[in-house]
This record gives sequence, C-alpha cells and structure tokens, in this order.
Amino acid sequence: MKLLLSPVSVPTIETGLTSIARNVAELTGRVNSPLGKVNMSSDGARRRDVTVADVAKAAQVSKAQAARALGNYGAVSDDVRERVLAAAEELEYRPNELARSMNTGKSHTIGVVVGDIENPHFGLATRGITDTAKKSGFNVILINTDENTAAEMDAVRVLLDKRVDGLIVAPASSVETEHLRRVHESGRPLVLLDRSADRLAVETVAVDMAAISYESTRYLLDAGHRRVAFISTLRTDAGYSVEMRLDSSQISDRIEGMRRAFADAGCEFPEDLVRLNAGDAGSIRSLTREVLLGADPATAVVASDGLIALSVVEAIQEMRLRIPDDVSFLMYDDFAWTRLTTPPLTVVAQPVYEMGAAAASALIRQIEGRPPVAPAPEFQAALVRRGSVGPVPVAVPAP
Amino acid sequence: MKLLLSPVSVPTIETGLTSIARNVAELTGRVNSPLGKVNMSSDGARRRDVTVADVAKAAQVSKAQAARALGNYGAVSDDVRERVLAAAEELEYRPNELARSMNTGKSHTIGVVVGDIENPHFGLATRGITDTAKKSGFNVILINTDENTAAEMDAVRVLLDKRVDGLIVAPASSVETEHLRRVHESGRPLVLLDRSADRLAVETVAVDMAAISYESTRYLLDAGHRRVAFISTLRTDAGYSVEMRLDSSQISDRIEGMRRAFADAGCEFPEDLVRLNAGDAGSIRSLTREVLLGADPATAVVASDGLIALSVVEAIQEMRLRIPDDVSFLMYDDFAWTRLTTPPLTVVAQPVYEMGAAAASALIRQIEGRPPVAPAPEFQAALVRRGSVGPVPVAVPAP
DNA sequence: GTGAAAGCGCTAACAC
DNA sequence: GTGTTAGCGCTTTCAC
Repeated sequence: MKLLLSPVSVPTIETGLTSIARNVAELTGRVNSPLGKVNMSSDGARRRDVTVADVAKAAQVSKAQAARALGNYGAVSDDVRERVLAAAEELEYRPNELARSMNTGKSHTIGVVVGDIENPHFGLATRGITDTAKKSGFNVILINTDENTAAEMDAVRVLLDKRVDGLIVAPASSVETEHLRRVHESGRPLVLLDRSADRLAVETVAVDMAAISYESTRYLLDAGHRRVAFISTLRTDAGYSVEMRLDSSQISDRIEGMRRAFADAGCEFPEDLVRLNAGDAGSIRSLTREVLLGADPATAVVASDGLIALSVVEAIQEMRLRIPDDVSFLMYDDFAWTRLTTPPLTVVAQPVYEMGAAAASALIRQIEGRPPVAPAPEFQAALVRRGSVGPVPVAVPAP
Repeated sequence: MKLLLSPVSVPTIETGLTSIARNVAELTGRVNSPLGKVNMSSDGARRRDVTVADVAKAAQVSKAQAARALGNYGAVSDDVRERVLAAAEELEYRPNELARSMNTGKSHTIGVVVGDIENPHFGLATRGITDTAKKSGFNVILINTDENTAAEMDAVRVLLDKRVDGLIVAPASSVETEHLRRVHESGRPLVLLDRSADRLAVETVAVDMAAISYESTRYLLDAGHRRVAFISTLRTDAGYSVEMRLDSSQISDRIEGMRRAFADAGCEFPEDLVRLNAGDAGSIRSLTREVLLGADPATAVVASDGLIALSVVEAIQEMRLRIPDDVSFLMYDDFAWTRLTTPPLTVVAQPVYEMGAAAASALIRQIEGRPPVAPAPEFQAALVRRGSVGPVPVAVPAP
C-alpha cells in the first residue's frame, strides 16, 4: 500500500499528491492517513468499482489522459503519468478487462475443450497449454465434454460467445465436425489436439498413431502373439467390424497400424478381439474377461489409454493370471505408476505435455497473426519396453 | 441452417420472411437461396460480427425489441419475436457475452486457482467443479500456480480484472493470505479448497486432516511402528522443527494429528523423520533413502500425496526393500493405481470429486445470494487398509 | 500533450 | 408492446 512516488522527490509532485489525497477523500467520502487503506469495505455490500473516470478526477486530468497513462499507450507527460498512477494506487484502481476487451476485440483468453480433465493425459496436456499460455499473457477457459459431441458443440458455442481469441479442441469425434468447421470459417484461430477432424484443414497437434501402433504390434507379433486384443472407450453404435467407419482418427489410426503389421507378417488380424465401447470400470473388466476366456482367447491385451489400463490390469489380477507369463500387456500413455507394478508395464509413451505446449504456441501464433514457423514439429510416440510383454504361453492357462 | 418457421404457416409471416431475406441480402452484400449459408467466410478476414442492430434492421424492428426477443426478457409480441429470431438465425447472430456481462455485471464465469492441474488430485477436484458449474450455467477459468504464492496473487488479480463472479482457490499458503482477504473484502464470493487460510473467515471445503492423520498414525503405532517418516512437498526455508510455523494448514494439521497420536500412545514423536521440501522425483528419492538408511531408520513411511508416493515407492523398490516386510507404507489420496501394486497400498481416501463439487455449489450459492444450506457438509477422509502396512521387522534389514 | 466526444454491443430506464 | 435514450468502462479518433 505504498505510493509509487516518494513525496519528497520533486516539489511539484508533492503538490500533486496533496490534491490527489483531497480528491480521493471526496470520492471515498472519508479522510485517510497518507498510507492507510483507502477503501475499507468490510461493510458487506460491494461498492461500485473504481473506474478511469474516478482516477482521472482524483488526478485532475481528463479521462482520456488517465486511460492512456493506465493502459500505457498514446502520449502522456511524465507529470500526468505520475499523478494518475499515484491516484490509481491510492484508489486501488483495477482495470475492467471486460470493457477493455470490448473495444480492443481481444480477450487474451483461449478456450480449451477436452474430453475429460480427470484423465491424467488431459491433465498433463492442459498443464502444457496453461504454462505456455501464461508466458504470452493468455488465460484459459476450460470446458469438459465427457467425450460427448453435443457437449462439445455447446462448449464451442459458449466459448465463441465469450469472445475467446482462439480455441484448442481435442475433438470427441473426427466425423461430426460441422461445429469446428464453423469456428474455422468464422475466422477464429483453432488448433486440434490429439485427434484430427475429417476434411478440415486445421493445424493439428498429434502423434503419428498409425506408425507407433504398427511398431508396437510388430513387437507383439515378434514375441509370437497372434491373438491380440485391443480395448478402447470409443463409443460406437455397433460392435467392431472391418468395414465400419470409426468416429475417432486416433483409434482408427491405431487399428490401421495393427492391421498393417499383421498383414506384413502374413497373419490374420484378430478382428474379433477389437472391443470398443469400454465405459466404466465394470464394463472394462467384463470385456477383459471376455477376450481372455473365449474359445480362442487373446494372448496379449492392448489398452487404449491409462484409465482403461487400470481396469484391465485389475481384471487380469482378479483372474489370477500372471503378466507376462499367462498374458502380455501393452498400454498407451506412460504414467509414473506403470513403473511400480510387478512387472513394470510396457507402454507407448507420448510427449503429452509438449503437445499441449505446442498446441498453445501454435494457437497463439495464429492469434497474433504470425506465420507458421518452418515445418510444424512432428511428434513421435515411443515404445517403452518394460516387463509386461513376454512370449506366448505354450499351453492355454486353465481358467 | 433451417429457418425456425415454415414460410407457409401464416401469410403475414411469409411477408416478414421475404423482407427479412431482402434486408439480409443488403447487409451481407449478396443474394442467397432460402436455405443456403448466408455468411460464407472462407474468405480469410474475419468480418465484423453480427450485432443486435443488424438483426433489428433485418427484422425491421427497433434495436430494443430485437434485444428483448434475443435475450428473452421484457415484453415482445409473437410476431416480432418470430421475425427477430428468423433474422437472427439467417444472419447467424451470436450474442456478445462480453457486452452482456458489461451491463449485467455478471460474467457467469468462476475462477479456479490450483497448485498443479497435472496432479490427479486437482484433476479430479477440477472435474467436480466444472461439472457442477456447468449445471448452473457457469464456466471456469483455470489458473495454475505451481504452488507459488506470488503466482497465486497474480492469478487472483487477473481473475478479478476479468470480472469473474467468484473464485475457488486452493491456497498455496495458509499464512500469506493478504490477497485472499482482499478478494473477500472486495465483496466477491470466495471459497477455499483443501486448505484454509489463517484468520480468514471464508467458506472452506476440506477434510478434517488432523482427525484422519491421528487415526492412521494410530494404525501405524498399533502395528508397532515408532519410527514413522513423513514426506511432503511443502516448501520451507529451513528443515522441520517442532516450534516452526508451517505454511500449510493441511500439512500442519497432519503433523499435529501424528503428534497427538504419538503422545496418546506415550511414545516420542520422531521429529527427525519429518521431511519437507520434497520437490522433483530425484529429491524425493534421496529423501526416502535418507530416512530409510540413517542410524535409526524409519520403519514406516507416509507420503503426503500421490506424486510423492510414486517416487517414494520407486525409491523403496530400487533399494530392494520389500513392502511391507522391510518397510511399511501409507499415502494420501486413493488413486486407482494404488490397487495395482504388489502389495496394494494402504491409503487415506479423500472425497476429492465431491469436495470440488461442494466448493462449486457453495460458491454459486454465494454468487446467487442464497443463504448457506443447513450446516455445511463435513468431509471425512477414510483409511483404506490394504497391504502396505505390516508389523515392524524384527531386525533392521541389511542395506 | 491534451481533452472532448464517439463508439464497442449490449441492457435497462423511460416514455409513449 | 414498442421505440428512444442512456449508460456499462474502456479505447480511439479527432481536433486543438
């Protein structure tokens, strides 16, 4: 609560401060000691906010000059600037960013739309986004869609209405993308995270899923596995079949990678072991049981994300099957806890934080109208071989 | 892109639509087919947004009437409402929430300030907050402070400048709370999460840490442990000592609970095993080694949160110590992965999601000026006994 | 350098 | 019911 200037610096300024004090007292309706709190306000009711007009009056300058000094733009003499700043400090003036945004058209806010912030994958990505945004002076409005396209359309609309400067969306669907197309066409910067959108030429930050899926499937094939199950939360109307068009680029890319690997190895892709619609922990557990207990059971299971992985491993443990002796296991996302299980789990590590950060910088670059730097950086996932993938068991384990 | 009304419904309306179409064409500078897109805008530059004035002109009513129909308030005849809505649809009008907020004084946005969104604890709490906020039509601006008070002060200021309707803060410090007091005194609703703030009478949603700490310490004492280590990220200037005043109510409550349990059991509290300032994975590992390898080593370790727990368990495994045979382990927060280790971990479960949700409803209640419901709900943590706490080993394990 | 005045897009009095 | 007219708090011409 100190004044910006020492009252002894220059005589003229001292006069300034004095009259400021008087004007401040008039405005607040009370006399105050030089360094005391001006706005006592434990008195319940929220008083009218202090505005530039108030500051201007106290500093005895025009509103325009006060605004210039406060927003530091335009031309302001040192004398005026000092008086204004002192008055602002004294009155505890705070700019109304809403009003500011209204005439500048910039809100310095970006909207982030994710499927589930509770999922550490998005938690980490969000951290990458917020860290980067903060560095450039941007704030983040976060909306959760629960991987539901209707909620996503809503989210996008709300964010646009709030006049965010740009959007980062991890689309729930790669097919239903009309709302995203609209954002893009409206001219507001948009960056996609994790998943792409069909026929929408928008900057997208994601890893090459087909490639890493191919690589990790190769790894399983090399270990002798032919019956590989793939479990994903992706919601579909029917069970999986080859010809169906999947809603998520991310998942279809992964399955595509698996198919290619099987084809290249001259093996038949175990289409019957692809399980979608894995929802809550219970359903994941029963899906796991299904693929592991059928007539021709899976010898390896691939979990599509960390949340699924938890339930799959739990189910496997409940079935008293050993990893990797009885069944091999592979999962997407490298969380710290995957090193703590016995054995530690083999995972596909994605540079999640970096991708969030990259999405944010790309968006901010667009917002600020700067051209893309060189070729957009490619993100590669990596297969981290730990202990959960082993050779195919010789005999099928007794249930 | 369908019109709200079928043009055949009533003759007068048909006329209305026709003139709307004409006026729309004038505004957009192009003629368009009845059901076609009006605002083609792949043409790069973001055009001026459509405003109520535009809609009013197209619908041939006053700005006020258009605004009333659009914001549905005040009195509007069916005829006018229909024409306005049709015009709005046709022009793809979207309200400017910024402008709306400016005159209503409500932004329908709440600010959430947490230490680290990457920590699943906050991820889950945030989910509770956003879910609840959405139900009441509120959005969330999320700011990460990295558990740094300066960043928190900044965050609060920014949020206030953006005129959020209220704030939920998980304070980095229970001692440096001037900035929070200011929020409170300024009259803007504030709810604290997880930790309380000294001498600040603000609604706070947190579990009774002292109680659960007492209970879990009793559990360890009953198992024979006397040398119990406690590892926390809490930053302090010096090492821990009894008389020091801790910056976090959460941590001091826990230590307080431990002390009481030790005192009640007639045992001496192993003050030398309290380790603060646990930062990155590396430092946590070395702290763990320290308490486990000293002259009078710990026989049980308590990890203050999930992130710390990961590194502690990892360190224990690296040291080739077995849990719970060589060392017992207890941690705060019940994450799904704690059931996957061998043995599964004994944890203190907190209703994190519910607390986030409760914080949000309390805040929204305050924002809407409703009185507190009955006594605020108490949140209790629970000790979940799994397999990581065992009896004290008879002989000290050889290093 | 400075100040008066005109917006930004909306809501809210206030007349009719 | 409807239209006119003020604002909200700020930025931004445009004169001086």
